Amino acid sequence: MVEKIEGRIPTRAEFTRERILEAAEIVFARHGLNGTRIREIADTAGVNNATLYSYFPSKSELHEAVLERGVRPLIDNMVEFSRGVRDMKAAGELLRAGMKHLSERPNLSRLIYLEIISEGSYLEELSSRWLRPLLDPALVDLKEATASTPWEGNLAPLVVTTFVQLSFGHFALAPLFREVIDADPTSEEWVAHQTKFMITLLEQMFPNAPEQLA
Amino acid sequence: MVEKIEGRIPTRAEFTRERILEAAEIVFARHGLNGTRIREIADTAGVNNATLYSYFPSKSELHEAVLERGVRPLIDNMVEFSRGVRDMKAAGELLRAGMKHLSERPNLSRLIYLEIISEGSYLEELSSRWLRPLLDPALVDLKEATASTPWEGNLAPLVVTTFVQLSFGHFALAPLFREVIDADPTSEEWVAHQTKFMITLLEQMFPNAPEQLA
Amino acid sequence: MVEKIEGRIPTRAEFTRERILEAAEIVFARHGLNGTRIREIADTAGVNNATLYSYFPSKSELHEAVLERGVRPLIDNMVEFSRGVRDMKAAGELLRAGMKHLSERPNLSRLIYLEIISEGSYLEELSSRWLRPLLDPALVDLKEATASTPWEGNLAPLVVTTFVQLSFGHFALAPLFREVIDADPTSEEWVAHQTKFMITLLEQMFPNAPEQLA
Amino acid sequence: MVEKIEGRIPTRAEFTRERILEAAEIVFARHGLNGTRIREIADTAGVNNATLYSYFPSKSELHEAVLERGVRPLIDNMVEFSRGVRDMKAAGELLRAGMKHLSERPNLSRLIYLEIISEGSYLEELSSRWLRPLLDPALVDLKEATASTPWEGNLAPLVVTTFVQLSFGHFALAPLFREVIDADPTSEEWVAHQTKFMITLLEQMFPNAPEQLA
DNA sequence: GATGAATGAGCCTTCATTCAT
DNA sequence: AATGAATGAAGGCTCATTCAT
Repeated sequence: MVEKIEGRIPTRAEFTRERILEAAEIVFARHGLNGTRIREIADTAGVNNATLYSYFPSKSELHEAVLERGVRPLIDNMVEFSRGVRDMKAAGELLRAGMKHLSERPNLSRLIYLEIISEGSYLEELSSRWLRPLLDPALVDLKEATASTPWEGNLAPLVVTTFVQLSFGHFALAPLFREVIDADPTSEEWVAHQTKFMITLLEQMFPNAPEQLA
Repeated sequence: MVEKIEGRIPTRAEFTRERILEAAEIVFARHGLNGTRIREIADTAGVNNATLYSYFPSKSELHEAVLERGVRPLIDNMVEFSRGVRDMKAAGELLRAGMKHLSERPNLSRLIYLEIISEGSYLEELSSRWLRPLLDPALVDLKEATASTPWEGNLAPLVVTTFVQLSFGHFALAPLFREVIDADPTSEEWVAHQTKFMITLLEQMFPNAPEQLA
Repeated sequence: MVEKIEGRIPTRAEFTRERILEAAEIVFARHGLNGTRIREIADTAGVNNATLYSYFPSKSELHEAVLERGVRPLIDNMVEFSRGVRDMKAAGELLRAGMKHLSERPNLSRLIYLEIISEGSYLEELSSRWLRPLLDPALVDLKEATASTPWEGNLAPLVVTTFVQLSFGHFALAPLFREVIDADPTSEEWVAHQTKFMITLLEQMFPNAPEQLA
Repeated sequence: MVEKIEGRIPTRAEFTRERILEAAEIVFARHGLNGTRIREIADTAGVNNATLYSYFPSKSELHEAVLERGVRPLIDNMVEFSRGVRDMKAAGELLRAGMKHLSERPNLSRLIYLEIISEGSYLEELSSRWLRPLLDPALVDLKEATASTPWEGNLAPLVVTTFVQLSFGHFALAPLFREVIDADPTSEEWVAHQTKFMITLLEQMFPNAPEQLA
């Protein structure tokens, strides 16, 4: 539905559905599930209030559809990563790919943060389908990688949370960080800076990792 | 919690007011300003819906009072730091003090994150009264401190955002991180881990800083 | 209660009760029974919201007390008139006395008008205890007095309603009439004008009445 | 009632809007702006509470719309009168036309009276758009017409207030006058009586007016 | 496929009223 | 006698949702 099927002109219905999802993402990202007014989504999408209900049965299901649409590519990345060779280089690539996806959907991070903070019903999905697939293999790797580093032992999983925050938080907290850097954190330039920052940090944290990133 | 004025028994009204603020902090932290139902705050505080309005003139003013109450000690910390000697040791102390305050008010981080994400009206206060006083002197220090390190130039301000995220985010994203570490991130033990993690990271990022932290 | 018992200093309670009635008259006159907020009466009287309830059991009973207090002297006038010699002179005196009382309680007319317009529960009292005692004998007189005048027949009772309106309406509609006469209709001067107007009108309507007014 | 636009079937929305206005007129006429409960209007109109708000943005704007709708034809009458030849005949016609309009909207007088008594926000409109256009030319005429009559001087403007009261008050005070005449004052018969009464009174007050009314 | 119109439920807020002090 | 504090019950208004067209 979201990803247009190549070589086929999307029907009017598909087009409308897409517009609604797009609008919903923007509005939900700002006001959360409870705080969002259906009316605002409809207005943003340029459709009638009622039209929305021929595409999604309720506000909360629309919300879930929005989350699903944004999160799935992330999950796919993770799964791919966890199945392949998990060296520093791959980790770097994962960060790069993640930042790229997030910068294309700047509202996704906010949506996810809101869902986490409000302990929404999608939180478990996030955990079980996205975080754990990333985490479970990573923890094994980390145990090894952090051996004889300052991060060994209990600090190891915090490495994961650190990078989760540095990537997602960069977008979610953009309204505040804008003040810090006096520029738009979601701009191409600053996304690049943040990506570089993260990779540099990764290198510095694991200076003896077998394979270095370019 | 209730900042009792030494030597004076709080009146019934003061007690009720405090209960309301306490309850409001919990509920706002989960649902944000718009998503919160006054009824839920009243129920949590164990008072009638209407009682609330003899203490605060409106939902949004209650929200602001909650934020103000939580943020002010943070601001005081920052101001103190920015006026004193700003070496690595002081930075470490600032982190420690901040983490301590946040762990005593575990909902504060969520409140602030929600305010940032939804670009609430308190955001500007946050920026002007809290972040800038921290930032403006810090940027000067950082320019110097990051010279000939990987963080020099544009990456320098990202050092600030990183530590903001690692402290506040640790609490705000606790519902998700609980899954990662299989324990409560806001527990005394894990707050200590995270604090240690941050300080270790600080040391590693600036290995040549004149004064090391213990 | 209202009329102080001569030679006795009113107790504090009597004084408070009086202040409440005074305030209630003002506020009810403006907003009517339903539109009036108890709070506004209490504030006007300078007492606590709750104090009011130690004097009157409910808003509507306070309202009735206010009406009763204002209307009773009018009723007494009427009864006296209807029992005495009912000539033109007496009618003139009745008008004068009525206007005098109304000018001393400028809110009374508004209270009564509101009660009539909203068909309040006191309306029947007004009719049975005040209007009918005036009307029933008057109609007999009028039948005689209007004989061979333009007012005979069905128009006769309208003579009564006319003078009711010219007296009460002068005060009740003062906010509008102020615009007409560019002065305060309830001022001593204009009350005198209106009284004179009514008596002149009465004379003109019944030029052959046996006894003329001075 | 519903001022149908000739040759066009009113849409459902127009029909509903009209029903709401009609109902609002009835309820506001009894309870005034503050005393009226939106719910009662909705019930009277046979629509849902919320429907009302898709037609009028607030209770007070609905109130104003009701007043405006009722008052405008009166204003038009006045303006026409004040621009034409203003002799006794025209004055009589004005009274007749006014009484006709008022008898078709029997609640209008009550609405206006309530607005005057409670010094509502529409009072100034009433004065500036309705009363003054009538009054300003009339006062000039009256100065002339009352010369060497009992009404000359200060009593002249009271002639205007008298006829205002005799027309509007007849309807506004109907609930009380019903008791006096033992019949419905707003019935066709009694409106005719009152009209005749007023015109007779006018003639009697100005017996030497150049042109007599039929 | 889209929308204008309608509505039940709920929200924020206020009100009349009560009670303990 | 008076009041600060509390509350159940509305009151005005909005919202998510439905339905007829």
